[in-house]
Amino acid sequence: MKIDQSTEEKIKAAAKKVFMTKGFDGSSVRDIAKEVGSNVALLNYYFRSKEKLFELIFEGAMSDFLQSMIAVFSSDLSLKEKVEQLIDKEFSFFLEHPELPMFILQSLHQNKTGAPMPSHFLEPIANTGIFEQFERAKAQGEVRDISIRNVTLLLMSNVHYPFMSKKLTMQFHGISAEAFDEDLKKHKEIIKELITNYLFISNPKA
Amino acid sequence: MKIDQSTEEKIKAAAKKVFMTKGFDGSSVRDIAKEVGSNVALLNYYFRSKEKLFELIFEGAMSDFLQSMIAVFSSDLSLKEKVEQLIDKEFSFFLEHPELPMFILQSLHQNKTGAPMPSHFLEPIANTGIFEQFERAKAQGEVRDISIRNVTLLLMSNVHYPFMSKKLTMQFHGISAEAFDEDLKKHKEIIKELITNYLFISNPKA
DNA sequence: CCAAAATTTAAACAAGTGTTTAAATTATTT
DNA sequence: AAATAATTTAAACACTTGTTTAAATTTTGG
Repeated sequence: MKIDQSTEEKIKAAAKKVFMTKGFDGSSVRDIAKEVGSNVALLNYYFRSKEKLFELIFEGAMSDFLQSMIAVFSSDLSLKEKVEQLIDKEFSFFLEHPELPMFILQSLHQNKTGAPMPSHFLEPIANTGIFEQFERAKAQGEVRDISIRNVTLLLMSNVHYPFMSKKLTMQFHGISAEAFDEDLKKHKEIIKELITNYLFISNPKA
Repeated sequence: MKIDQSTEEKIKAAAKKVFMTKGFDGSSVRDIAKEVGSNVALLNYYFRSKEKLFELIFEGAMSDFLQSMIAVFSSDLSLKEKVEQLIDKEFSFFLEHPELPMFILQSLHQNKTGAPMPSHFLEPIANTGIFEQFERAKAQGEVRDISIRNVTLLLMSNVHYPFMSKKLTMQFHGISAEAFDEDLKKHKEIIKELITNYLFISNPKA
């Protein structure tokens, strides 16, 4: 008969919470079961193993991680507007999911993820036509001669890292979480100006 | 009598290797013992516990992590030259220790480290006078009105993140490790220009 | 309502965890 | 060389790990 969806979802939610904060190695199935308010056998009843459950959580996280890009890229804004919007959107997204960048990078770093990133993650991004839009803008001299890969690295560095470095930065400067969050806001504005100024060649006629 | 230093050092080297790649939770004392070519009791003979051993490795890593800054900051270069040198030095340092940023941030993130960063790490940096040099340059209008904390975040983002994101970036663009390393080099040049252009107000008279 | 199926539970499993013990070995000192 | 101290080892400790079993409970369909 029909499996009670709510239990499955409760386990996924608990697993997400535990895996996200403690990582794969730092999490035990009993941690997760306790979070659900149930016992360990139930996890293996719905999902076959800790690994399978993790893969599921990881895929969901990766999906969220990339999702916020797609909405921006598929709009019909100018490239400059897209870059600005991307930074804004990513910041508000990561403000709500601050542990995501660390979880993703850490899991990839330690090969806790099964296959390499499946194409169904990447194709939607390519399908927005953002890469073509970028090359066009470059050909027309609106954009500096820089590879899309370096633009990506530049954007990701400045958008992901701040959320990963909260503890380090707080300790480094001896500041509170609130002060750090203020710095975050400022950082967003800085990189918006910084990156657009660098990328986009200002038209003297305008 | 005198403890054989070489054994202690061998254990530390093995522990560093294992902890760095697998993290605290992902490493077992038997992993480390096997790497040494010995057994687990020896680890607790020299270091009292897995935790104590980890703290030692972590402190060493943090020290290395911050060390490269100090040399640059205590030179008597101009601020702009220091920023450029810092980026160069950090990049060549992390090219040799690419797992360091992830190890540090990950360990802090999951509170695998005992106390907050001890002042003996931070004071040497403050003692270089870099903060005063920065405030002076700002007062004299050489430098844009931006907090030192935001400058730090900007620099760290662009210097640390690339080394943490290797797997993600390779999968994201479907490129090889060699291609990524090329992107790294380019990134370094980009952020040197990007950051100095942004920070330092060009003098029209010069 | 009642049998069949789905869900949940408690208990056990073998393997792995960090740590400790005590014996064995090696090095040092007298 | 004998006695003492330092180092290394193998084995055991108690506990946690992920997974499985089988029984109990709840839900579902006829």
